[in-house]
Amino acid sequence: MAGHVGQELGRPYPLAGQGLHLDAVPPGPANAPHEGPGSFLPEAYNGVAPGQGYGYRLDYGPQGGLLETQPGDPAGHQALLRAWCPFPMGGEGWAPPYGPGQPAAAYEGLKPDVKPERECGQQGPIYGHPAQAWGGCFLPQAAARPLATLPAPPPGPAGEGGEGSGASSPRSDGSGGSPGAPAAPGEVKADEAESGDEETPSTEEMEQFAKELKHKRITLGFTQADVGLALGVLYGKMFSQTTICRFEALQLSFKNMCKLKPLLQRWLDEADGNANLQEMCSMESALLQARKRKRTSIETAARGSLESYFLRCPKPSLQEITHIAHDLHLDKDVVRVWFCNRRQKGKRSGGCSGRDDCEGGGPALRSPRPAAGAPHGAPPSAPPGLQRCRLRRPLRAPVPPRGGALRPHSPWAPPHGPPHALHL
DNA sequence: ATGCATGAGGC
DNA sequence: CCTCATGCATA
Repeated sequence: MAGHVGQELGRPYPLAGQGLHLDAVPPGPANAPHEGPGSFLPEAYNGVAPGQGYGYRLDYGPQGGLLETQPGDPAGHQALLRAWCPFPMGGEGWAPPYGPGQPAAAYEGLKPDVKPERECGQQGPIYGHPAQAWGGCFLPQAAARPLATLPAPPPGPAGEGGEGSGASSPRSDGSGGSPGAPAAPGEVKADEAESGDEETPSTEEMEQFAKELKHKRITLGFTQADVGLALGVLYGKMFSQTTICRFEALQLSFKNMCKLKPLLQRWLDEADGNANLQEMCSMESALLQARKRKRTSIETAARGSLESYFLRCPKPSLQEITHIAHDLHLDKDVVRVWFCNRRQKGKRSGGCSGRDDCEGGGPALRSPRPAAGAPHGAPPSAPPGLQRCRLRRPLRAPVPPRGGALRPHSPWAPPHGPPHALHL
């Protein structure tokens, strides 16, 4: 049961419950953008494909409420927009996503599943488009600052949030090619050329930071989702509640943690001392559920069996996977993905990190509980040909230093340290 | 908080 | 096909 995810605060969601309704504008060019700042809503955000009906549905994320609008309430439109854009639309830092000159065309091809990430200078949030479509909204001021050149945390209390550090936003629009030097999307090319505190932190430092982050976050009244959203607002790269959660719980790879730390660090700096930020982030996450993915649920028994299989062979061949799948009456892909995730999980919490044998040893993660859930139906009776599988891939060197491989001293997952003394 | 999934890179 | 970073969906 663990407290619901309302998370530590269970702050009320501003708009949810207010019975907001918004005049549904039939999707289509005719109703697309223009109309001036703050009075348009990309159909792509409806989460409803054109032709399938319309109405705006704004899910505040799994942990949030649900804002659903219906035809007949224009007022809701504005409210909804405010939720999305906490900045005074039309105000100073604001810039309409699309100029009056590019109306409907701008929406052409806008689909919830398009991922513009790689193309745009600044990261688009989860659903990509919103980021760009709402660029003027999500990235009004500070946001425009290129990550690589983010100056030290704004000194003053940022009375107006203006700090017109000017020299920001590189992309001069127009072309939209955004060539220049687009650091990879998530690539937070920390330009530590200044305070020099961006060096690879030690495991301890990371744990410390994660702890501090969580503490301050809670103290300041933010949910994990808020933080993820804030990163999007501030730096153009949004993260989900899941990721923030995992960061705090140190469940990400060390490398990943290192990548995220600078961003979170800055968030901490700004959130802690910038009332504006708090306000602008008081808006709850506005995640859209453009697509409704159905989640497979593997039965406890089957899971237990998979666990058993995993202990014997963490890396079954396709053939073996097929066998297991058949044996457990599961889809082959489901099994394959399960193993992938299982391996990934094992690595996270300091499981085996490359020792040639992590098989028998198990992922040193939570009690092996061999098929604890396996009542007595689909247990680990070694499936033929799976008695003992050998890794198809030659033993890996300690921790595959993928592409460039940093990993100064493989902090996370020490090959032989406390299995997972990393928590909280 | 965590299970299952997706997609980009890499071999 | 795998790993890795991430996220939706759900417990």
